[in-house]
Amino acid sequence: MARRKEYKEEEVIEKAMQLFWRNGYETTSVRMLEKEMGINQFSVYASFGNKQGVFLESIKCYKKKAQFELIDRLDNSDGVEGIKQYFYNFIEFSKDKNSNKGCLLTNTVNELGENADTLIMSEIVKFATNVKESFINKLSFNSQKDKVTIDKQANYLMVALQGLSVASKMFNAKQLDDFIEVTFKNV
Amino acid sequence: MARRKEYKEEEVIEKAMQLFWRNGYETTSVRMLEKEMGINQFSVYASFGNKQGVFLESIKCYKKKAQFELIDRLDNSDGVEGIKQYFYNFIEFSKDKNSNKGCLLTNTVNELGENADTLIMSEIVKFATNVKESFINKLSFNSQKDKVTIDKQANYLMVALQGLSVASKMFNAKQLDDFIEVTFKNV
DNA sequence: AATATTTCTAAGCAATTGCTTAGTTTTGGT
DNA sequence: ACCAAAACTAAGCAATTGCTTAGAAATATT
Repeated sequence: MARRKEYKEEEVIEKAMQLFWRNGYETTSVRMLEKEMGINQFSVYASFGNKQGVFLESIKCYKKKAQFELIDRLDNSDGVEGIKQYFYNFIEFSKDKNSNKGCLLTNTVNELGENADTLIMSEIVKFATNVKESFINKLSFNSQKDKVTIDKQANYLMVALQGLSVASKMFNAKQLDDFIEVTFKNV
Repeated sequence: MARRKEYKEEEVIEKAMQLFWRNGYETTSVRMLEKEMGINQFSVYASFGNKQGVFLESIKCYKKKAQFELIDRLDNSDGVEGIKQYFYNFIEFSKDKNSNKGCLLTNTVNELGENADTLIMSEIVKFATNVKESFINKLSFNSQKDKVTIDKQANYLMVALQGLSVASKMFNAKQLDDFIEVTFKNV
């Protein structure tokens, strides 16, 4: 007995996510969001509560996308070489027209730091744990490394991945290749 | 035949820099700046033109500080071990009360990306070049590595340093230690 | 066809943004 | 002591921020 929504949450949030990914949280205004999402501000607030709500759903959307395009492929690969390929895949994944957007989650931590909403931070931490577990999995594959070494190397790769995310915004392809190549000499 | 300024540009810009370092560019408002710098908005604009101007001088101030506390020490050290110490020094350098602020220059690139002012970007690039040259210098110290290998390793260390900057905001001391230790295994 | 319920449009809200300006106070040279 | 030049205070500017609301349009049930 009511009017039907003219949009699907899933579809408009994907566009919001892309905008946040390109511009960061603060720089993205609600006016920009309604334009990009193609719906009125009223609908934005009706569906997601507030700007933070839109961002939280955007984070979830990003995680799904990364899970599908990066983590699943990693889990289906073999050994350390699979992790290396993950690094290369990430660069492609985060490519924009001319530049690189980095990782949305890394960008968020870097921008908001400890001011970030707890719900949002918890989503980010969960994903990071997820990635590290996959790394540990691959590092253990056909290897007699002890647990301590594997954890150490997993920590190493996690930080290296953050480095790739930031550096991809300002460094050229050769420099990033150099980085990845030398990075995997150490594991 | 005129009134004297009641502040020194150098002193108030140091405080502005600290504020930008803690909060980033967008989040730092001119009202926050005048409060922290202890001078009226009029004086802010009279001395530095606009917000970007304050930021540009803050960047220069940061570079001086980093030059003195990090680069000079690196240049006076020996070989690769000196670079490793640079990484550890950076963590101390960027420490706040509870958390880490990362590197102001890295934070800026990450926040503003390609939207950053050209003057500001040029200051950042100059500093990065500076750091890389010091790395190359240390990598060449008592070493028969060829030029290509040295450049490759310098690129590697530059990206690794970005990683440390971002990761220091969210990872614990053990994880950062693991990172630094493994990073320097093969250089 | 009438009704109740939801979604839409679009105008409007107070608060904050970067920046300016009017007017007062301080100063050194005459 | 007076005056011109610079630096101060504090109020005010238009534009933008996140968010709300009044009212019109659309729909499934009766």
